[in-house]
Amino acid sequence: MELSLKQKSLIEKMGVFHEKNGMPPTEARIIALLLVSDRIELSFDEIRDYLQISKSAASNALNNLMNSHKIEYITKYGDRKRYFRSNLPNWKTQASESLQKLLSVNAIMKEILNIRTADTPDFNKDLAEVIDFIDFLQQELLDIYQRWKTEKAK
Amino acid sequence: MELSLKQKSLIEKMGVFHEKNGMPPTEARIIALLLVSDRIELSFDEIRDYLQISKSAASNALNNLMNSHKIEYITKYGDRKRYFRSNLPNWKTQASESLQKLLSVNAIMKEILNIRTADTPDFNKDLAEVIDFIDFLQQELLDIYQRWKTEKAK
DNA sequence: TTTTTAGTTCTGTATTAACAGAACAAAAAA
DNA sequence: TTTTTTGTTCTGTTAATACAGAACTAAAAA
Repeated sequence: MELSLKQKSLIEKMGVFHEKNGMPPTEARIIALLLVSDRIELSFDEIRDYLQISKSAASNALNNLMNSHKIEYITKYGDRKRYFRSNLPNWKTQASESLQKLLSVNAIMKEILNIRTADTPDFNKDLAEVIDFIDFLQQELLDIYQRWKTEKAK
Repeated sequence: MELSLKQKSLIEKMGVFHEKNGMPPTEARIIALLLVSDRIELSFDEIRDYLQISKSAASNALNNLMNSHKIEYITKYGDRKRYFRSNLPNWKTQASESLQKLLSVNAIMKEILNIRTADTPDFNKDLAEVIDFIDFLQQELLDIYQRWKTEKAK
């Protein structure tokens, strides 16, 4: 398979976006490749070929991406290779991991609020507000998902 | 002002959390300090004192934090110093910046979906679903904010 | 006018990250 | 049993980060 110019440019676009948000270049481009490619399951060497990277770079990047659940791999009967693919179809898992992070910060912020001086009522109120909104958001996000599914069913 | 043990440990806790999520150590601890401190507005040198960092480290970290709108500074009449404080009270702005990022990825994903081969209908459907959910979420988040305010008013 | 204040910018350094390339390992194939 | 495949791990290099410390700057104060 050959990548079209359009595909290549979209790999750059999404790759650069993720790089700017702190993802290592190689990982960013693998993520993008697996979204753009006509074949959604690519072997180790195919990925190496497309992105022109070394075995170690591929190995490390792929393992990191699997640890953060952004990709996964499948195997095929009678074929030793791993075929890597985007874990986007499992986006709900990733979303809930992000939410979990948010809740962790919120837990720390609650601890902070608890020991804050009473001399800064306005600030404390703002802090309490953020905390409350995040708690509220957590509740709502579950509902939103349900509402979305209902909406879609129409 | 002296920081209590509890305050120091919460600075570490929140600091480490942010470090692990990719924020530079000094920036992470400044963020935490400005949430924990009894005085919510701290001067350049006070921050240096608390965190035992050099002028250059303080200057760069503070400017980075201001660029990403995580902190801001105020001045006081008849006082040349800047007093830095958390921009948490402005959390709505920061939240909408995060949302904006999400929408940017979504825009790229739409482009990707548009040029994808028709040979992977299941994958394309999953991709379309994520895109649709994010669009839906955007709409809903505005409503959520309103609902939260109403809820609070009770 | 000189000095102090409140930072910024420059220079250098130590640490970390992101790779390439070669050596290595385990399982399957020949 | 030897060879090939499919990666992993180790070693080394380059580049980027995260600082410290010193020099510098603009404005205010003395």
